[in-house]
Amino acid sequence: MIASVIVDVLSSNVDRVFDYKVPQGMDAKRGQRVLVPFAHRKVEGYIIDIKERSALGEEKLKEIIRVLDDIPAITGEMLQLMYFMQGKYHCLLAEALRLFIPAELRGGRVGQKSLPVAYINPDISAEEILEKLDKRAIKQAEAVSFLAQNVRCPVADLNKLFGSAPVKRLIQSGFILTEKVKVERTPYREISEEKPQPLSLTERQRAALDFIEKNSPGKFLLFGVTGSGKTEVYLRCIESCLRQGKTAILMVPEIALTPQIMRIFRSRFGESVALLHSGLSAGERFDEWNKLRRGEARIAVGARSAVFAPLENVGAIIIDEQHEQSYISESSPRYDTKDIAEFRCCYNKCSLIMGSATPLIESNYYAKTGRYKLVEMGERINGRMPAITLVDMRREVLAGNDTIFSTVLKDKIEQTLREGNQAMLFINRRGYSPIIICSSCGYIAKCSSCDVTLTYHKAEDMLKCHYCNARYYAIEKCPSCGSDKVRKSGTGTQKVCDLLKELFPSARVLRMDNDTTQSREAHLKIVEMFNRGEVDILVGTQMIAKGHDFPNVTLVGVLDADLSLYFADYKAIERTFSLITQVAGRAGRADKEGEVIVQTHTPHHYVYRLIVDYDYKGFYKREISLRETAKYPPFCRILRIMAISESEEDAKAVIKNIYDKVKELKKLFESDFIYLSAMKSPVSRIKNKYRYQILARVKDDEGKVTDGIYDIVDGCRKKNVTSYLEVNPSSMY
DNA sequence: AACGCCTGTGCA
DNA sequence: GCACAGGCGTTA
Repeated sequence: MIASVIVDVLSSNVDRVFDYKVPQGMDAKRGQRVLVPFAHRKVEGYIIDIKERSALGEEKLKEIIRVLDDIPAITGEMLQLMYFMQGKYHCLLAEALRLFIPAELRGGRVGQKSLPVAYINPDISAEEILEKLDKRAIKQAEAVSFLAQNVRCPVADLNKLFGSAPVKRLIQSGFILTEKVKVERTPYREISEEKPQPLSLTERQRAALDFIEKNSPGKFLLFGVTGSGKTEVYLRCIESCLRQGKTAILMVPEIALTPQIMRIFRSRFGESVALLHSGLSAGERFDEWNKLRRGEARIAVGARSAVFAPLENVGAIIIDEQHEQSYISESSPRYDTKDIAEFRCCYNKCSLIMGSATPLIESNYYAKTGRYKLVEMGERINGRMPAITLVDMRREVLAGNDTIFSTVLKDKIEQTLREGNQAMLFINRRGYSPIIICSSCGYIAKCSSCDVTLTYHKAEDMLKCHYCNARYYAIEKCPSCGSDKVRKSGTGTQKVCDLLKELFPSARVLRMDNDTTQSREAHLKIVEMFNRGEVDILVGTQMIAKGHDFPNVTLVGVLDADLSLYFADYKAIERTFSLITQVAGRAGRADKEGEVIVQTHTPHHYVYRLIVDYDYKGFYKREISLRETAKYPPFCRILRIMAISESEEDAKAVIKNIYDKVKELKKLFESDFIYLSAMKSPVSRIKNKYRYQILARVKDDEGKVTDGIYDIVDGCRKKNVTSYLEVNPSSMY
């Protein structure tokens, strides 16, 4: 027997099949991980095929050393997906395979979950040990006394309490013994179980479900405002999958949303739900993955990576808030969850259901042109959307109000507090102030390793770089001219909190942004505090916009709506529309009337009228005709080639090289090219690496140009320069 | 990626 | 003539 193996080595030279002999008696199966001899060493690999003969002479083949797990880690479906990804993203096969299994499995870092637990050797009493110990070994003695009291204790905890050296010594001398104990790691187990609410379906929900059922399998775009009851539709679809003996995947955009989704799912489906996302500990992730692979859990819930859940016989894949950027991977391979989900749905002949109140323009276009089927959910369950009021901040300034809060907003906050309700304030910038500028010479504090300005963070009294996380001492005097007129300009979440505390001293204010959610499960803590009413005003970046359901929030304020509007990329307006619409949707979700204040310096921009009217369809109409005339996606592809290197010369040279070859290609496909140019990236340096880019817009309906450019980029690889191609990139810094 | 091998350079 | 660094090619 011969096994075709792909070795787990990330290098294009070895990213292909190698044949190995399967030793007599070894039970080698397709999809299994194996250890193989490879170029004078042992590496892990994946069996992708079992066959009788090899094209190579059998005497040239080496033997598989051993099989690494009993159940094949990779299913047949995932092997096909691997080739699909290679074709679509030009990634390495080994790279794709790595996405399909938890990192913990590789390198044998995690076996089955077990934790060493220490206890006193039953052959000796604690007193005897204490006598035998060196009189100077105080820590060891303490540990023994502790164990005598507590009988058993995880070694890791002992190490923490008494230091690892003394504990190790005790184990070596045989005074205490250890034993591996299996531990169940279930994320969010502590989440309170609520009784399942048997919600009766609204007419709309019933209609949506009927439509999906009648047209299954299909790809559905479930269009419905926040609060229109999409979650219940998801739940029913999954229930129906389970009834048919199938499995299901549900994806949510942020790991921050998983606790509340898990709460609903655990109460509905109990233990057959597994959670997959990067916020879990290594062991948790391994366990959850295993439950799915072994069929003990049949529903996978998670963020982007859950699309690779090791389920077989998938009955439905659901992508909630499908417009979210987090569904596109920002590191290689730069896959789009929607592509992967479409592949898996075709393979499993099952439905893909994507929900959003503000679908991606491209997705909505696909829904209009037949690739997807549109399902409209219509209104909110409680029937009304909060009124949105636009405030012209230029008038505020003219009226002598130069604070970040307009008079209207201040009044509304006061009213909200008085009535005992809650408010959310949204500003898409963390820190205290994003620009530090010397008013006498114009010096602006910048990061020494990146081409960006530094943000002042008041909590630590430091300047921080939001791209590389470098920290600098706050400056009192201008390092350039020595003046002490250094101003902190602009406003971030921290400053908003400070100003709120000044204006409303009795209000309890909480901040939710990257800085306050670093620790594990901090998201959950903040959300729960706010939910329990221990906080009156929640200030945050876009992470407060997502899906949370706070029944007592009656006021939402968008402090600087223009922030995302003037980025130089074609999605800026689309993003502004969906972001503000999503934030607005946080107000008035239960029986209370909600209200939204949007502050802007450009109130006449057409996007605001559409936002105020909750007019997604109008927005879509306008945007799609704009894109059709100006030739932007979905009427073309935007290709962005990046070259990044510590050496500016090398980065430039690679881009130049690629650019010349692309120009050659352009001669062959002249009519496909709409635009082509090479330049520095908008953020020209990050972490001391110089960034150059080529931007192209091509029609390329068959993908020939894209493939050609992929090949060019592959052919221009150079050591110490990272280069890659992005198709329709979602961010452009 | 990682290792052995080969070539080229520097120096006695 | 020899030693050693670094580039190159191979991996079944």
